[in-house]
Amino acid sequence: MRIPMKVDYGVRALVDLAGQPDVHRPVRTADIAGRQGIPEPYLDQVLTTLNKFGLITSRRGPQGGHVLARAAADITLDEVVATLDGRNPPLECIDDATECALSDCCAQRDIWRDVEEAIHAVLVTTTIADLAQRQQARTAAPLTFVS
Amino acid sequence: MRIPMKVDYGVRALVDLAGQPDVHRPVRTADIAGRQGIPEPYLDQVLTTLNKFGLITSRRGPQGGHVLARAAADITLDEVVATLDGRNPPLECIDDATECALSDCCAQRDIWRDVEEAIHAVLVTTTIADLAQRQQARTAAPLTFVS
DNA sequence: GCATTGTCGACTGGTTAAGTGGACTTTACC
DNA sequence: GGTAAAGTCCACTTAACCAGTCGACAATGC
Repeated sequence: MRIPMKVDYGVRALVDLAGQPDVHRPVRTADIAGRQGIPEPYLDQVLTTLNKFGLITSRRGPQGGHVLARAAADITLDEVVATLDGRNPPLECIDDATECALSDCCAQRDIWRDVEEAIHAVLVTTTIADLAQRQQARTAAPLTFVS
Repeated sequence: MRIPMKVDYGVRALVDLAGQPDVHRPVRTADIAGRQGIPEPYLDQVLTTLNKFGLITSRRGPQGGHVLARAAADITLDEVVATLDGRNPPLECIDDATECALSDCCAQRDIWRDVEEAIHAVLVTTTIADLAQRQQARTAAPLTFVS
């Protein structure tokens, strides 16, 4: 039951974009990668898919980079997961009953479906804006620095 | 966010054992595999780990096979997952904060932890006995057979 | 002692996480 | 306007892990 790296990286990148002082100025892949500690060429791929599915808009060339395509409050984690992880059910048989001949009398199926819904419930109620806000509160507040 | 096959197979096998008329008579790997539609050599490995971690007891030789080591009502799904999937957190940083330098000011971490707990909540409240009971109710009740 | 059954380890194929290199676009500068 | 640099985009390779297979070995019962 692991969360794919793609998803983690994608969320981090979106939160990074949402946290920018000027939300309309494009941010370069390299900057996000540096700040978030993500391998740059891999983040490249992730951002490309996010662009393809309309979560961000990307511009090439100098002054290019990535920008949130919608308000951060409109992007749920669930959507990000669906985009990057391709709407994978936890088990084949959950979406496709023909996958398993025993499906119709299979008690496990209910449970795995419950699990899926429990996950879904958390993800649907969390937006990129939520995360960005929390993030900001955290970096700003405690000031436990000892330079 | 997939459930590993090992886990699905393990649960199916345990439910199969719990559903036996005589719970003390050992059941052969091949029988479980046949009934549950699991590739036998693979199920073999799964049962071996279940034995090693004390969820079942196995006996070799003729009349050998596998038996639940404890009452089915005492075995939670959570335990099965932990045994077969090795207590994998959804993301490294959740158990091990040193894994990610940004952990202490990382908002995502909370969310992934929430997800983990949501899963946990479902799994802890479900036992093998629950599943076996449901299973029995299902196969017995509707009788939609047309021989 | 021999058949039966679980145990263990090595091996294969597919998928995921990354890294590499090059093509393509846009901007800035001359 | 042409050209070089700054960026993203895309296809290919590598390494690790998971699902599944196979064959040799060990224990048990008759």
